[in-house]
Amino acid sequence: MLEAAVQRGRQLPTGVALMRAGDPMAALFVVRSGSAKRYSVTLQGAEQVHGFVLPGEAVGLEGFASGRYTCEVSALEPLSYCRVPMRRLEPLLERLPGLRREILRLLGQALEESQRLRCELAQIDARGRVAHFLADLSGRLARRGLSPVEFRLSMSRADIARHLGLTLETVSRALSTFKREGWLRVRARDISVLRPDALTALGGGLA
Amino acid sequence: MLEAAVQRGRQLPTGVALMRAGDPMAALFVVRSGSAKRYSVTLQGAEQVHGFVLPGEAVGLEGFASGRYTCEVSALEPLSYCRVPMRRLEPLLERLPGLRREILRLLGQALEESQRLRCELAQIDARGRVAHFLADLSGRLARRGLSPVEFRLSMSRADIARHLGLTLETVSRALSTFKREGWLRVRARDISVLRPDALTALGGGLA
DNA sequence: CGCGAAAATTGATCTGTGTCAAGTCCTGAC
DNA sequence: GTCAGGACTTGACACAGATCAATTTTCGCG
Repeated sequence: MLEAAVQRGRQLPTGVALMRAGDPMAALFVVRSGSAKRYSVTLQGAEQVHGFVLPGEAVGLEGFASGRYTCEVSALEPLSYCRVPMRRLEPLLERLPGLRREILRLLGQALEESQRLRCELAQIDARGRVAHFLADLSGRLARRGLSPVEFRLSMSRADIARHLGLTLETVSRALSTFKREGWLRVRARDISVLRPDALTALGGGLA
Repeated sequence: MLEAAVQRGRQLPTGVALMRAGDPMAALFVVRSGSAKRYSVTLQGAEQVHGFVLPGEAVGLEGFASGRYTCEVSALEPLSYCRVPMRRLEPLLERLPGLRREILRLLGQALEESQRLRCELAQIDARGRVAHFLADLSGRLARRGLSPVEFRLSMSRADIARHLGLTLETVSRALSTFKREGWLRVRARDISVLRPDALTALGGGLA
């Protein structure tokens, strides 16, 4: 029954927006493959990167606040995704207690995640933040059965920097340091983690 | 019918915990008067302050993620609050679409808020963060009909610092600067905002 | 394959904030 | 009222990271 509410197999080319800030929240999305950037643009035109969406992750939950999306989400590489229209979802929430619990769980998780991230990033230095970012990415990839030690960054250094509250130079320097320390291999956007323990140690005790 | 599910008129003295990290999520809470600090303690024993709870605000929503609370909440001053046991709330979610939407809205709002805060804090300097903090507090007090220009901080400088990712010295210096600039009066924990426009300007375009 | 533009690296310098260290001001208890 | 201990302020200094600038690398495209 939930199946019937899901529109599968949608595609989006690189750079195109999945949603725009201010749009009415017509649907929830789940990314199936590819990745996306969640961001918003300040009045002064600066881009604030909220985070990145990986396969298996949901997008659009903040829309529950006001019925409108509050940030832009655009594809960093060709994206395939599912779409769950709110019109179909809402009636199901009445009949399926399990689905209700699942949606609440997703929201709670996103909330907890966001708060944890904020506190962690606020307390650690630049190298720690970059390590934390890599550790987080690695863990999320692993959850989807992808390699946690060999992966390709779909986002630019500038995106990473804006996400972590650093400059792109500092991100670059952190990566170079890790490389020099011998536990990370970096070639452009290809990353190899040679010693995962070093990553988690620096990342500030990420699970 | 929702009324019957709410336990009203509960009290808590200063310093006592409303919930502990790891406790099963037995209830949601809504603060009626007083204020509280939301925080967690790292493995190294450092305290990370997630935020502060003011009258009219809900606590415990992150519990939806796993069925357990994920942070400590303790009273900064004598607290009165309502308690909504999950046992009573869950059956109501089935029958009351309005309540369902309200809970989703609350969660969405908390999520959006948390993400916005993280991005804003990551990009601005120490004085901006302190101004932002005051502007946020001021706005939330105003929403409850309290004065947005004259209020008393219930939290210490150290709490504010840990919340903003600064040191207490830097918070203190920022407040002193504002005082010297003539648009804020600070006497210990009593705050008077003489020029609210200066606050919002520095705070980074807070609504 | 090679060109050009964008992305990333690396270096030099400067500034904001953390750190350490006195000191002063509150506040609550007696 | 006064005393003690914690909270807060202020100052001096060091250093991480921002900024500015110059290359180098990567990658899409003809």
